[in-house]
Amino acid sequence: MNEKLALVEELGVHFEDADNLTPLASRIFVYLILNGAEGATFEELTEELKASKSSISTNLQLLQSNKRITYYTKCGDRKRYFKISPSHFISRLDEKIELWTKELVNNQKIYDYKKKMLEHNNNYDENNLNIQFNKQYKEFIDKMINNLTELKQNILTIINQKQ
Amino acid sequence: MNEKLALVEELGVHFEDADNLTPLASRIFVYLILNGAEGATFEELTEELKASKSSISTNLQLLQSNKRITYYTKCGDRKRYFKISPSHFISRLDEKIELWTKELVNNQKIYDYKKKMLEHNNNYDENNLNIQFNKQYKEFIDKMINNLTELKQNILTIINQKQ
DNA sequence: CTTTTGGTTCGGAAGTAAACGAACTAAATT
DNA sequence: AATTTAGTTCGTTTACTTCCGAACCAAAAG
Repeated sequence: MNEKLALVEELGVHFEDADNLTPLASRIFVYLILNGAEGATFEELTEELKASKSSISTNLQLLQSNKRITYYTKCGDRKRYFKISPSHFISRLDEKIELWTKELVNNQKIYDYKKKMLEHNNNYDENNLNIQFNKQYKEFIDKMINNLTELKQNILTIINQKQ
Repeated sequence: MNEKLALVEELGVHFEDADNLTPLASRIFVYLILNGAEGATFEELTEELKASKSSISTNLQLLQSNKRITYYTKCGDRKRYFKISPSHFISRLDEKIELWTKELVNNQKIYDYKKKMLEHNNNYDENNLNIQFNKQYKEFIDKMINNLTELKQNILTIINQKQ
């Protein structure tokens, strides 16, 4: 049982960084990943993660607005059972796609600006090192976005098969 | 000339987020990207970005330790001319490769933990939805890391060709 | 209709990060 | 030798984030 909490701390640090979650949100997220389909109650989270009700509440809402978690209820039981959302992967992927799309747009803006400046100084050259970089990089970003989109499709297919 | 500062603000926000730079480091970075091979002096940065000498100094050091920028000097001129490092792309890619590698390792840890728990409850099933996800995701991460590595090689080739 | 349960909300405290100012250094200039 | 230039260092201030406690609410139970 303590192996779980050790993993929560260890993986928690990673998701804080990779997904920009608050420390507590990240720990809740990992805890719920490890807990599986059963999920965990509000109470369990306050006890296991040793955090206040208010912090747990705030961070559960944050994770819900992120589409990373949901909850279900049991008949005749007032508690909510929070668990990882089946589509949490999709949400993470969407966020990454969005980030790479921004990168693409910004790369273009940089390219446009530099081209304009070079032309202005009659220095524009199609074989310029910078311009070659830019083209390579654009291709690469496209590839990354395609991979992300493809994975998203694969996962959506798996989800639909099973439902 | 004000188009440049507008771009610095706009793109600055993106790199803050995408590369985890401080606001000022991000703005310096974008400013130097737009300034091209000529670079910019310490003084120019304090004036254009309206920041104190100490903040500029600290953030220039940060960007240098990141391998994102370097400087050159002109004969008979005491100033340093800071500019984007030719390998700044490589450094960014290395950081991203590292992040995905962590993701791979952590994905494996989650898989191991869940498998152990399922086996413990005699619930392990090779066709389990979770396990299928995990395999898909591993393949995907491998692909992302390969793309990143491939791009890195392409860029290294371009750099070497030109030198 | 009072109490308990399962949360939410809000104001503030504590901790962290970013930027600053002032004092400093080392080299170059006068 | 004294001053200016080009930066660095360090202690402080400011801003922002995270978390908490206490008061609160709505539904269920006694």
